[in-house]
Amino acid sequence: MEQLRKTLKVHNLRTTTCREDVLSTFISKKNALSHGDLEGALGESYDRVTIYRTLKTFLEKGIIHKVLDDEGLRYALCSHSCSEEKHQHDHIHFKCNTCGETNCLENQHIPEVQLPQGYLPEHFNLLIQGTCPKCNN
Amino acid sequence: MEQLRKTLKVHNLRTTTCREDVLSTFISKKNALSHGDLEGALGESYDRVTIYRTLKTFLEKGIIHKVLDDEGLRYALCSHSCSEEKHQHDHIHFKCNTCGETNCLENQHIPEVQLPQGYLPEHFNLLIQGTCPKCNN
DNA sequence: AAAGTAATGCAACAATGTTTCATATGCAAC
DNA sequence: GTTGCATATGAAACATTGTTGCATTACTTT
Repeated sequence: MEQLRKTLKVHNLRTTTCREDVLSTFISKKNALSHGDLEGALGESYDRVTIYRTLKTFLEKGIIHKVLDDEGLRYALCSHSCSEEKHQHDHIHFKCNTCGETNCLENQHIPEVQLPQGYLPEHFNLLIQGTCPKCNN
Repeated sequence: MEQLRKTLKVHNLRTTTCREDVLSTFISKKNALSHGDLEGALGESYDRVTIYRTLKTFLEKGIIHKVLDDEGLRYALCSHSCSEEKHQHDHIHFKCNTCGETNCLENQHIPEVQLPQGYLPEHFNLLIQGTCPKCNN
């Protein structure tokens, strides 16, 4: 609760119930969420547009990052505090084709890649699809 | 020309002008294309729905594969003939933030990744964003 | 408490993707 | 070549997703 407000304040964002709710949804759900997921989780509490804008703001401020998915965009919390200036995301995303959840594997880093001459890499996004431990019984 | 028909026939698809045009657009453009890109390239020749269905069919038959992108889905030709049964895509996709093009780096393979216990990886999709040789002058 | 700034809700719109069904087309068999 | 069948297409309608402008509301600073 108090932690949420602190996170918002650190990123120079006003405390509003929508932002608190969106942020706490990310924290409690743990996995990557699409705009639709949030709309479902928050019910009729907020206008669709407000949720879109909240996501956009959080993205810009470095509170969440994009997670590429084969059926649309999702978002997940940044763990190591990212800032407006620099984002650091070199971890792997895993999508389970059984339960459909996509999660950040914070401790699994994307390995070094050798690119041909002339390519200047800046951001990396690795999605691995398969079966997660929960569904792999 | 004849090659297009052969490709379609190999995958048990009827030869239609739409399929020929979509396929030849992929071949000539070389980079990954979104549905909108194709709609733009093909003009008013075909109904939007038909292009959607063509993409879906090509995906299922293993003629093209999905390319994850931070602003939506794109598609690119499968180089090593994939089939309906098995797809093999372990190459890297590179998106240039200057010209906006996304390309398959067919020769750059995604390195081995060590996943925690219980994860069963099946498909890999690595998108690297940055500057491509053409824009990096 | 007042003023200024930022966030929200609403409406309208734009873009993207899907479904149904009648029609047209490709293809194989004759 | 013609016929018949299976499949692909176009059109309309709809569903979903994302964006923009503007008036109202709510936070913040003084």
